[in-house]
Amino acid sequence: MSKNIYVGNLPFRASEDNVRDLFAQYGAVSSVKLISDRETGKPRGFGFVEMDDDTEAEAAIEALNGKDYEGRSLKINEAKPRESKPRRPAW
DNA sequence: GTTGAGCGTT
Repeated sequence: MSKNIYVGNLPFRASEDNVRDLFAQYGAVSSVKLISDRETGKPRGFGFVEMDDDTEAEAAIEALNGKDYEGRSLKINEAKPRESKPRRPAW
C-alpha cells in the first residue's frame, strides 16, 4: 500500500532531497514533490511525500509532525486527493 | 508563506 503525506510549513531553504532524506529515516519514500506556484514561480512553502508503506508513512507523520526543522515547525499529516484547478477562465 | 499537474494519451 502507499500513502500520501502533506508536509506544510517547510523552510524555503529545504529541497526535495532534504525532505526525502528526512522521511527516509522512517521508511521507504516513493516520491517527493515540493509545491511552487505554477503561475508566479514563487515557492509555496509546502510539499507532498508519498511512501510505499502506509504503516511507515504514519510512523513518519507522527515522528516528524510538529518537529522543528531549520527554524520552522513542520506541519505534517495525511494528504487529501489532489484537486483539479482551472487554468483558464470558465467563460 | 499551508493540500500539487500537464499541454495532448499517463
